[in-house]
Amino acid sequence: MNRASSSAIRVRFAPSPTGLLHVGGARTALFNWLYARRHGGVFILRIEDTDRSRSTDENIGFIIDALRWLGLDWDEGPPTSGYRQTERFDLYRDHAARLVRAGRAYFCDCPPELLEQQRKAAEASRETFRYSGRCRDRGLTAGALRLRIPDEGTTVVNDLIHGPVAFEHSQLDDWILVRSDGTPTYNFCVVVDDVTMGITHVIRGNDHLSNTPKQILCYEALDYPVPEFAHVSMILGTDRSRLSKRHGATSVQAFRDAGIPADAMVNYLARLGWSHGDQEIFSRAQLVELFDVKDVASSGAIFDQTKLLWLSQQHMKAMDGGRLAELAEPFIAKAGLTVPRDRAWLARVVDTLKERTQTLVELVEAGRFYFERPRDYEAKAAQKLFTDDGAQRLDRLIKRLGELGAFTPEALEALYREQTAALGLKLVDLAQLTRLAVTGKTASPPLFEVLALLGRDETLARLRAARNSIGSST
RNA sequence: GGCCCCAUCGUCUAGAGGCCCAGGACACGGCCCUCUCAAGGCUGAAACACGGGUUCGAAUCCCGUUGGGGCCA
Repeated sequence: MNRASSSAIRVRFAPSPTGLLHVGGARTALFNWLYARRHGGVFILRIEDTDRSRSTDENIGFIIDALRWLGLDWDEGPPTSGYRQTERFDLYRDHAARLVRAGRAYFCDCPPELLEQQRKAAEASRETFRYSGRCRDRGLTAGALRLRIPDEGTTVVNDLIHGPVAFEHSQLDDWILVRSDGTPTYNFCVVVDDVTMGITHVIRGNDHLSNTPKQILCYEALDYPVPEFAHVSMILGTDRSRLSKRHGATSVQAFRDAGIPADAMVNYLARLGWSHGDQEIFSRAQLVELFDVKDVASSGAIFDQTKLLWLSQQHMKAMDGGRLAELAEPFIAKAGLTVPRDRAWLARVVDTLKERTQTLVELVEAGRFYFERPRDYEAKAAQKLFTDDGAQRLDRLIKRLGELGAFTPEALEALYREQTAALGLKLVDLAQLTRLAVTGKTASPPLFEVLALLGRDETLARLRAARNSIGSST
């Protein structure tokens, strides 16, 4: 093995497909992906589907969809076979046999009741429950398979984020590798999978830190090199408990459907725990360039939707109109509106909306009037603006706008300022009247840009409709 | 219960002994800009969990306490 290949970094994301992809999982996946991309390594997707009852193909599909949407592409993994635990039982069996042959594992037939009794006794005497070792030297050939753990000594996890973490062997017990029914346990599968896939860096949730010494001992019993470990803190809910469904939207899909751009989601997830000085906004390329697990914080972080929304807006604001229009299209359709054929026009439309909305869903809603005429007018404003005076002003505007040369924002503004002066009004008076007539609302993107984008015919049609809704007074 | 992890503004964080009577960002208040709403600019309030050490000097190192989280079932 040459130097280059022996130093090639291989990382993996190994979700259990029990539902939609959780943001915590997504962040773990992101950190692995970033680490691989940063160092020119390999990112592997592995499906931990040993829990057959909950691991459905549909759930695997959800995970894959979410990772694709986030743009976290994997170099190895599904649909190629061999990356699902259910396809790897032979490997687990072989490794178990190896451990038995080497005398590093032994069978145990202690009945559950006995174990339970011992556990209670340990708890009562305020001690760590540790398997008694009753079957260690009985030479059994069937039952649950346990790993023989040294009675004395310490195993140190040299965590890339936490530093060295020591575990006394006296606190560890001869854990079960394979249950008496022949199914391998989670911790055993992980070890076998990681060694056989040549994983060099295990970047995973903090909840696995306690299992790590057991796993290290298993690597050693198998005579395999131990990978590097980095345990990322958990994402917490507002009550500081582990983020779960009861805290509201937690799946990646939920945020995608809410109209958060993928790049914003990635930026937020990366910044949750990881930082680079005072910088808040990162492009994907910058993250790849700057990310390092060593800079990941060791404390837990609360998921803050408000900040995610802000980042979402920042990303939309910085996006090119054409690109944003592409992202907005499915949301336009989902809102029951027709996606305009003129892409260039749509790009200009979203440009007027992007700095006043936080999600693509909001963007479409705020820009609804671009795609369809207002169905009604904000009642309070209509009462104030759609008066006899208002009707006269609308008549005047309709006439002037019909005579206007170029229907551009500049020309429109000039005309409005001129009319404002002629009538002894303020610009806001005519602007709000027109805005209400054209959009049905009192808030919208800059009026003259709106009118120019709508065009003369549409603008006049809407002004006339508003004028007619007031009734005749002149 | 045992073991392990964690602890800076409400939140995300900067801070790797003097640059910190603690910086940035979100959120919140005020002002400015302004055709509305935003965006933006300026600005205000807001934190080193507590107690002991070590040191000339600690947010930063050590010990303990408290609080939170996780793993083991």
